[in-house]
Amino acid sequence: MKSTRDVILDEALRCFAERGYEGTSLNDIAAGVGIRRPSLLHHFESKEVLYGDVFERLLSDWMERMDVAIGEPASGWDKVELVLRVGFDLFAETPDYVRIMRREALDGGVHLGVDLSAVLRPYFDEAATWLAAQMDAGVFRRLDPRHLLITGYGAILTFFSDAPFIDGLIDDAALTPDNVVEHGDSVIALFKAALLDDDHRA
Amino acid sequence: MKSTRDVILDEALRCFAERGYEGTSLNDIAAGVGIRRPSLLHHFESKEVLYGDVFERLLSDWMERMDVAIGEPASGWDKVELVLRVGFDLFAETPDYVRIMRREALDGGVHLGVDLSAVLRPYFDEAATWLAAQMDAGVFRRLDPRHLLITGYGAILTFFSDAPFIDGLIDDAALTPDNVVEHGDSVIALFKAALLDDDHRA
DNA sequence: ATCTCGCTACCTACCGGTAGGTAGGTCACT
DNA sequence: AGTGACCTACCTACCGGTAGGTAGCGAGAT
Repeated sequence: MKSTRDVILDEALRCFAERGYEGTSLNDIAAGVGIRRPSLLHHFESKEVLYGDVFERLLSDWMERMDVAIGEPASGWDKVELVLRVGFDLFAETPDYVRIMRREALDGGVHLGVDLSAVLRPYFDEAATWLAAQMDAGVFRRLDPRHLLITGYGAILTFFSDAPFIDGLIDDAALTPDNVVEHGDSVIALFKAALLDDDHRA
Repeated sequence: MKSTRDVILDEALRCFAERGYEGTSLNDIAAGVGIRRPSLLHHFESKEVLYGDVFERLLSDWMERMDVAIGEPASGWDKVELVLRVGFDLFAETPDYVRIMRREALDGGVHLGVDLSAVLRPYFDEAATWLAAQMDAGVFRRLDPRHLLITGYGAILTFFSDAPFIDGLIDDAALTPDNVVEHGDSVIALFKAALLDDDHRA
């Protein structure tokens, strides 16, 4: 059985993702868990600490999975596709993570002690360097690696973070399993078409 | 000289974009204007109405400008580039609009009387139909038009909405004029590379 | 020319409600 | 007996919104 602490973290993630930091009250979270607010504050010393702990778990989950993907032996386009696929699947599994992450990006990380960009920057720099090398070697079409990464980040994240909005643009719900797969394939096809010249394509 | 009402709308836009609906108090806005909260409520009958009016001004600004761009005589890739460029410039001029829009997309439009997706859906459908026709005619590489549009929306919007976060990933501030131009060129280059076969490219 | 009515824009003082957080007690289990 | 998990009752601060009052102005009437 899950510890109360973990149940609180789960519920807090859900609430913070759904309504944001300011829009979520400790009463909401406590009610979702089935306890009173002071009991919740017995496990986490303040709302800020609770939020920070939620975020810490999120980051460590993500980094662990991305490290695995990055370490896989693959090269050229296969590597890009692998990382995109793992990132996409990761987000698909944890849309609440994505929404809370996006809210934090919007707010510039004011609720966090840690600087989010600083944590992710090493990954960003490594990816940019790798892309540039591949372009130099003629494997990929030449595009600005840093802007490309930012665009890819935006393209993938948005699909999950703005799902309630996208729901209204298409006929199905955005996050049905079928549609998630379709969108993932679509993003990968876009980057494949953009990065590979016709004569490099299978 | 600007009417007090307009000054309030400007300040409210700034605050809502910066800290969200729940994170902004009427006192914050009033203080920014230089009046007291009850005086603000003399001009707008409630916080919700004020927020709705801010959003209404945003939407009509955007739609007016996009209508002009869509009406321009151009075809094929030139049309895509034109619309992307106008959209990008529009967002670059009004990053506060983008951030408040994204917050609304995240929340699923709960603070609004109007359904945001319903307003934008005709544009979305028209664009998807047009893209599909171009692909059928062999002008563009075949990709799923709807997913492509969602990806484009995410790619462009994110750069502006998440600027505080992106600041930390690159060395300059994200929204310097130079960098905005660079990113716009980069997004356009990405879509151009993806949509045009090698033999269609100039 | 002046008085006064009506109106707008602002103010201070206050309302009920809810936020995060604390004090202190109960109870079960070790 | 000690400890951890939970409770009720309470605190202060702040929220959105209202009540009621006032200063200033322009239009009409005298």
